[in-house]
Amino acid sequence: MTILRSTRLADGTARGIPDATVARLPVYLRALNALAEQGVLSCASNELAEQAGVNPAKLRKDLSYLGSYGTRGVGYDVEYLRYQIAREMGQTQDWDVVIVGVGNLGSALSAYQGFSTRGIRVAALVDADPQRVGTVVSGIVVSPLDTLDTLVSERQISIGVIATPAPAAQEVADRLVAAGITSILNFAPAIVQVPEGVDVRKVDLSIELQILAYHEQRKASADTSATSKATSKTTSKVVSA
Amino acid sequence: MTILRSTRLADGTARGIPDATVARLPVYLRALNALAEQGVLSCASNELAEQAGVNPAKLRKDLSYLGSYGTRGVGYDVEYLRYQIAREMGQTQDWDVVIVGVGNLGSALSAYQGFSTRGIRVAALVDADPQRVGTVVSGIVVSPLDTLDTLVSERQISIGVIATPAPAAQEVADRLVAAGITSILNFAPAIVQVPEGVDVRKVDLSIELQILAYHEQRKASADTSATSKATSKTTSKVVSA
DNA sequence: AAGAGTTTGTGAACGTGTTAACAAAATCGA
DNA sequence: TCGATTTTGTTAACACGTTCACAAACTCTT
Repeated sequence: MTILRSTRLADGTARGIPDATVARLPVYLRALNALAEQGVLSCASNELAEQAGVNPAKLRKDLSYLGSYGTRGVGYDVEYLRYQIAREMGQTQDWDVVIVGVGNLGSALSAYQGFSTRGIRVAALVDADPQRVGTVVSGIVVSPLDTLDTLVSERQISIGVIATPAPAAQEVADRLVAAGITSILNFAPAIVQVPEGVDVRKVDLSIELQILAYHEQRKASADTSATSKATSKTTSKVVSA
Repeated sequence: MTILRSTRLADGTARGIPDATVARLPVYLRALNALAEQGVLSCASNELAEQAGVNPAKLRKDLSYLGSYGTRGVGYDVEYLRYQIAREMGQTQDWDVVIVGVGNLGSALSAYQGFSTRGIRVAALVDADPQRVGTVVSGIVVSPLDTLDTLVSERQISIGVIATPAPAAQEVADRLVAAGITSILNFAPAIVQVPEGVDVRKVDLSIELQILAYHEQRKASADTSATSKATSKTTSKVVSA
């Protein structure tokens, strides 16, 4: 095999892993951790795929973008594969995040237990409200919004989380970018504009529920137009997020 | 035009609106609300698309699945389009949700201001912890997990939100399904298995941050392998969630 | 009434993501 | 060693999503 695939460069470094695959790798990682905790040493793509809730072929294709880490006729070594995915995802190091906005959501996020085991560390909390500045939330002192620049550069923070009300989101995003942040997770129900080279992911709680409501409505109208008894026979699929 | 498109049935009812479109309609709705508040009566696809952060062609195609609600050479009537999308999304009625798990995240969700204006109403809170049962969170008395059946049927609740730790997620999902719920929003970091006909959407906070960390890592390694000064010239795109 | 200027709605090309199917590569028993 | 069995890695077909580009349909000016 001398022909280079488009996902690999000449140096063998994996490149251009599809976005859809990148979004699933953490799911596989979590499934592998669960298996490792159960003492499972090796597993086939079928088992792992079921744990992760995906099609086995999809799982194998996803893994093939990273390299050939399985053994034909055998399966995958749980620990080895776990390490390889973790390395690809950058989890061999810890990533420090700053949470901007320490309201209900910001507080919940800073208390979230799941981060530490996934290479995520809440390194700083920031709020614009003087009443909140100085208070301790989840063991971290809340800093004023003005100190964002200093915090980011001093503590090598690379990811910012916006957990403010919608009207403040754009200004916070601007400040994060000005401070040198190039990855933002936005929980505020607003679209933020950022310069080229900055990644923004958006999580919108209302929208998730609105999407479910839409499907619920469709199911309801399908039930009434068909036999109203056949509630469990509707064939709508599970919608992944 | 007598030929039926695949997205329309003989009765003219819109069907099979693409998932990607459904996920964006609430965004358009929010953009339209923002415009309406500014007193804008009419707008072109260009303006609305910019507000919503999407390509204008995509916006027009999305809207075309609902019908022809614009006027060529003019644009869209803000109020009229707002109503049409709201109707399609089922927002002419309120949707009642039950939140299971009143920890940090569950409390934050129940206090979330954005739901009420989007046709979402938190109708009940449920927790397995006897210490939490009976307490009042955001004005709602927390009920015991056992009463789920009664709550759901009495209050016509159609959507369930799982905000429990991961180990409890599957059992909660089973109980929600047993109570007749067919739409679930899962915040627990676990894959839940549900029967055919039940929709599950998953929001995973760690995974969102892990995806950002991956892109951050790629940006960092691209910078070191290229000129280390050219930080702002990287051409990575904004990653939508 | 006609022409210039807008802006929608959509066909068609393109790109990305999913999945079935199978050859290649491993194990295992005889 | 050989054949049977298992399971990966990958190809190729398909489905889905995006975007360009343009005719159709509207307004406005003259």
